[in-house]
Amino acid sequence: MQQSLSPFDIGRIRGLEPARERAGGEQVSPCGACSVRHLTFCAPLGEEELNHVSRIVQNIELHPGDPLFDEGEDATHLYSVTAGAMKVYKLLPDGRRQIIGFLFAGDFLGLADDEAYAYSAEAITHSALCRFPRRKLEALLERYPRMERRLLGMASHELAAAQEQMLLLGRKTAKEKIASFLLSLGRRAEQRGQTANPVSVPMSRNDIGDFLGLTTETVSRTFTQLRQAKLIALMPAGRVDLLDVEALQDIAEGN
Amino acid sequence: MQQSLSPFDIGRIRGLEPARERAGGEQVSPCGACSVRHLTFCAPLGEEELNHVSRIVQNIELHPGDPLFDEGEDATHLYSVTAGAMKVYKLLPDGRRQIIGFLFAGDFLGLADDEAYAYSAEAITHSALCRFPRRKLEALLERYPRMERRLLGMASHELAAAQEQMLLLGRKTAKEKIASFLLSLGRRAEQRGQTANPVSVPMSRNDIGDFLGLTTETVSRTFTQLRQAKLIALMPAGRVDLLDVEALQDIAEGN
DNA sequence: GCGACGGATTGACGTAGGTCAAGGCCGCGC
DNA sequence: GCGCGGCCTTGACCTACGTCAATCCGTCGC
Repeated sequence: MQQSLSPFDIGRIRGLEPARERAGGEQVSPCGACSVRHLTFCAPLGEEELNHVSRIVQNIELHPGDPLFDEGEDATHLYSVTAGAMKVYKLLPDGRRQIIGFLFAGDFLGLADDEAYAYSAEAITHSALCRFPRRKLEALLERYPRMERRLLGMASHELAAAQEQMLLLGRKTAKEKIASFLLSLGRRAEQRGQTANPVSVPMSRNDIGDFLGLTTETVSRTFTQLRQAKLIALMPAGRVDLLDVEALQDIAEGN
Repeated sequence: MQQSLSPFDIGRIRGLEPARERAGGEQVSPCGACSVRHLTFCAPLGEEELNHVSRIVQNIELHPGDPLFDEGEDATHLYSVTAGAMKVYKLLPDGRRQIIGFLFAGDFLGLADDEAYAYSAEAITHSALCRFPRRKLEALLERYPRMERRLLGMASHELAAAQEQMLLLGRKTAKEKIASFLLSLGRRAEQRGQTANPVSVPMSRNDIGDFLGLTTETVSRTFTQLRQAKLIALMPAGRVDLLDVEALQDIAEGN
């Protein structure tokens, strides 16, 4: 029951106040508001580490369309998403946009190899995040190698996903891209303990296009193609029913 | 003068023998054969760490076309390139190929978030590598957090590069892709202390195409376009003279 | 120096997906 | 419950890039 507050409740109560301001001796959720502990980089930590982490974490709440930070800004914080959906993207000067990834509860963002963020981040739905001052977190990493190990694992994971996405962007057809995308959304929902089959697709067609290297129109046309082939069904509230997962997998792999 | 042997000399002498087998009390290059210490993940290490590293490293030499490992293989080793050029790629079942990256001296490969390699690796030119048994390296990481920190930094760097490549693959035109590619090769050559302007392009047109999401023919046509526009000149031995770097940068950014 | 072979170039043509434009649908505010 | 605005869908058309097919050229073996 220490988890009985949703990330939004916590965000609402505390706003941007540091977690430690929430005094009172009661069992504080160890990683600040990270109710999805098992998914964040706090997962493998002991109580001592978690207590330190909870002292530097802040809670943030964002509404659809709210920006979190922009490409090129000083990378002062790392974030971990605890609820909702975010998008991170890069822009070309003329406005062309590539969405680098969609983030859900348990994903983190803000790793920068430089001092500046390499991409912009913005909320798609009502979202909650944990925010870690970079400097303070680095001090903790220094002290708790296990956290660094965990962070390395998460970066490797991100890297593998990015490489898979390069294969998609460079070599797959529109139909293959959409099939891969839907399956991947499903897989990730499953990992978060949500339902994988009527998969929730909270982002716009335009966002999907900018993620897959397509236009809104092509995304839309491809959805109707798949619908007409009875491979998917479009349901209310941005849900998509994957009617024939096997066939979608074949398409996604180019068979 | 402890660096007087080139990576190839060392590879030739030792083949795949573990570095420690090269006995004799003389000053052994600390990171095994990593003559490019400042570029590899050994860079920030002290003598003690380097001695440990040198005890687990092996040296490998590859010839053009030699495979290093294949996607899906058990990820038993990490590698660091000390000379030459490698390519890493992913394949679709029908043979379509996406080259994930080209690697030169100082780059590393083999990070896998899973137990299996997520891509295949193959030599483009005559190349030399350091090879680290994954298990043993992990033990070292445990012991020397600085190495882990360094590895995290390198993974972050790779991640940023991958994200930049997604922007390229998803949103740039053929001309923009080629201009970006040439400039990026130049930048990296510079970082290795090589000449950035007549830039060395050791890979085939086909490889370039599979890296940029284009065909051989489009790569070739785009090169001649840029040549005819006097922005580049094609020189013997796969060198490309960047005649107007500013103009190329404008093209690369989509202006 | 000569011939052969593999990569590079060029041309002619085809097409997947982009562009432009017109509705349609749905949720929200008043 | 009516109108408005944003997204989605669909259609007609276009173009950047792919495909297929000749050469071309540089390198290497002899």
